Amino acid sequence: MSHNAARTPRTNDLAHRIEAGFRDALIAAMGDSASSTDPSIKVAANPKFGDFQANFAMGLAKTLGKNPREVAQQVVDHAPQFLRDICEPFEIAGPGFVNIRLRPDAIAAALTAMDHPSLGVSDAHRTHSVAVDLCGVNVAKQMHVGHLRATIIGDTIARLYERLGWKVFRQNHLGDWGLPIAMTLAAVRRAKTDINRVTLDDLNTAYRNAQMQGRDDEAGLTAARATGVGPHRIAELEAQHEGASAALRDAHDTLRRLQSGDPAVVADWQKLIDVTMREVYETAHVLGVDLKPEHNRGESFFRDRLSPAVEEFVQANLAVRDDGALVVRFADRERPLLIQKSDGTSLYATTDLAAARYRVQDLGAELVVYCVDARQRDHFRDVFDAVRLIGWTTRADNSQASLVHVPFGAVLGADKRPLKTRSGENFTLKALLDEAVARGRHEVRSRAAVPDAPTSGMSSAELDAIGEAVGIAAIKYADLSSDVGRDYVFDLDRMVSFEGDTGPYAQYAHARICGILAKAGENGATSPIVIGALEERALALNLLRYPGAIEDAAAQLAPNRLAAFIYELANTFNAFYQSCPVLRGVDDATRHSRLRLCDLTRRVLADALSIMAITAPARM
RNA sequence: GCAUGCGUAGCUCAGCUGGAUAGAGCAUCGGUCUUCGAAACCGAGGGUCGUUGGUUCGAAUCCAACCGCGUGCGCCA
Repeated sequence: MSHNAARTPRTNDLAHRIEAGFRDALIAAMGDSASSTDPSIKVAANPKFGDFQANFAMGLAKTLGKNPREVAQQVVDHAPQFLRDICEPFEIAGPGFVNIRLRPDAIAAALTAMDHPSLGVSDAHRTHSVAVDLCGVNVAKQMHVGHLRATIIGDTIARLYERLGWKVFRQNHLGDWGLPIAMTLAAVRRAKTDINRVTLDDLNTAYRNAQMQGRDDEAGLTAARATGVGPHRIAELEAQHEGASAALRDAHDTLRRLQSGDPAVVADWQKLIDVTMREVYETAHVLGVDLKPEHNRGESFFRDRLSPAVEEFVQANLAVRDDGALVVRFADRERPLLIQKSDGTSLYATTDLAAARYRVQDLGAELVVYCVDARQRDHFRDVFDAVRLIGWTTRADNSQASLVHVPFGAVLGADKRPLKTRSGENFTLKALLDEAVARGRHEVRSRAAVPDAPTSGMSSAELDAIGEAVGIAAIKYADLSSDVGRDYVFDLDRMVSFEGDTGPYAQYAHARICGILAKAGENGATSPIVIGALEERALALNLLRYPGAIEDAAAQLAPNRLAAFIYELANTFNAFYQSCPVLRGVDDATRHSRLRLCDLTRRVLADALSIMAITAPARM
C-alpha cells in the first residue's frame, strides 16, 4: 500500500542527519562504490544499544568478503565531523552493528528547533494534491457502523495530508442516483406522505420495503417454477409479482422523469437528499469530521459523464459485447469488469470509472485514496486496472496518478458476527454514538464526584462536553488504532475503560500536562532545554519522532501508525512525570527546562490527536 | 471451483519495505498516593510467531506448498 512520500529534510530530524553522515562515511571509507549502500539506520531495538543503530556492515561485508566488524570500524573511522558532533563515540557490537548514542546537547538543540508552531512538521508539499473518497453514504438510508469507518479513516487520512501541506479534495461519493433511489422516491410519492415532514427513518423504511419488493418476487417466482410447487403458490407469487412489477414500473417511470429533469420529481429527489444529509452532517459534527456539502460528489454528479466514459472504452477497443453487456477484460484474470448492462444502462463500476477520471484529470490529484469496505477489493482492483488501461491516470504534466484502495475490515459484535442490535437489526451509527457519549459522560461524572478531582465543581454543561469528547475519543481511537484492514470487535467496555492503549489515556496525559502548566503559571518559554534523566531522554526522542510519524502514517495510509506514536508519547510522558519532578524539589533551570518539555509534549499530543479529529480537553 | 485477505501470549492486538533475547494493553500476581492529576507508574509470570520446506551471514517479516478462518466472484450498489 506504500507509495510516493516526498520527504523534505527537516532541521530537527536527527535520524536523517545520522543517515546522511553515514552515507558520507561509507563513501569516504569504501569509495564511490559504496554510494548506493543503504546505511540502514534504525531506532535501536533496545535502549542498551543506544538511540539508533546502523546495520549496513553485515551485508556490505558479505559482498566484499570481509569481516563485518572490521567494515563497521572502518566506516565509523571515516565519520564526518558533523556526525561526530551530535553523537557519542560509536560502538561496534554483536556481528557488526553500530550503536549510536546521541549527545544530550544535540537532542536539546533538535528539540529547540522543533519548538515552533509547525512542531517540526514540514508543510512544503503545496504542489501535491490528493483526492480522498470517504463516507460514501446512501441517500434514504441511515448511516451504520460501516460508514463510521469510511468516514473517520478517510477524514484522518485527509488530515494527515493536509498537515503535510497537500491540497486535499474530500470526495463524498453519495449513492444518490439510479434505480434504488427512484424506487424509494416512487414509494414516497405514491404514499402521498408530506415530503416536507418526512424523516430519515421513514425513508429508511421506504427504501428497505422497495428493495425487498424488487428482489423477492423475481427470485421467488423463478425458484417456485423451478422447484415445481403447487399452482396456488405460483398464483400467489404471481400476484405478488404483479404488485412488485407495478412498483418497479413506477420506479422506472420516476427514474425516467428524474433523469429528464421533471421539476416536481427533481424537487422531491432533492428533499430526500436534504433529509439524509442533514443527519449525515450532524453525525460528522459529533465525530469532528470535516464533511460539508461542497465535498459531495455523488453518483448524480457523474450522470452526464457515464455515456462518454463507456463510449471511450468502446472506441479504444477495451470494452467488448458479451451477452449483450459491455465488459472490460484483463489479461491476468478471468473476471471481467461490467461497465454497461445489456439494457444499455450504467452500473456502479461505470460511475467509479468516471469518478476516477474526474479526480485525476479534473481535480488534478496525483493520488486518489478510496476509504471503502474491504469487500470491494476486487471491484477496485478491476476499476483501477481499467482506468490505467485507458490511460486516465495520466495527468496534465504526463505524470501518473496513483489510485489506492484502503480496504477496511468489518465491525463485529461480541459473537464475531457483523454488529447487530439485540433484536437483530443493523446498528445505526447514531445509536452507537449516543451510547458512546452516554458512557463517556457517565465516566467523567463519576470521577468529578470525587471531592479533590480537577473536574470537581464544574458545571453540568461543562462535564457533558468533556464526557462527549471522551466517549467519542474512545470509539474513534479504538477504530483508528488497529490496522484498518482488519475486522475488530466492537466492545464499548474496553474502549471506555480508559486503561491501556485508548483515546482517553491519551486525553488524560494531555489533561495532566495542562494541569501542571496551569499550576506553574508558565510554560518554560524560551528557557534552555537540558536533557539529563533517562526518562527525559526517552520523552525527548519520542517528541522528535513526530514529523516522521506523520509522514509515515500518510505514506502508508495507516492511521494506526499515528495512534502508535500517540500512545508511545503519552506513555513516555507518564513515565517521565513519575520520576522527574517538575514543579517541586528542583532548581530553577531544571524546572524551566522540564516545563518546556511538558509544554512541547502537550502541543504535540494535541496536534496529533487533532489529526484524528479527537479533542483534548484541558481537564477531564 | 477460482480469486483474495488473515492466522503472533488465556483475550484484544503491535511489529511485516529482513537484523541483536518477538513487544503492548486487558486479565492474573506483587509493589508505588500525608508532596506536581493513581484515568497513572514500577515489577513478575505467560510464546513451537498456523504447519512444513526454501532463499539468506541473519526470517514473525521474503518465496512455495499445505491446514484453518473470513471475504469476493458479469447485468445489485
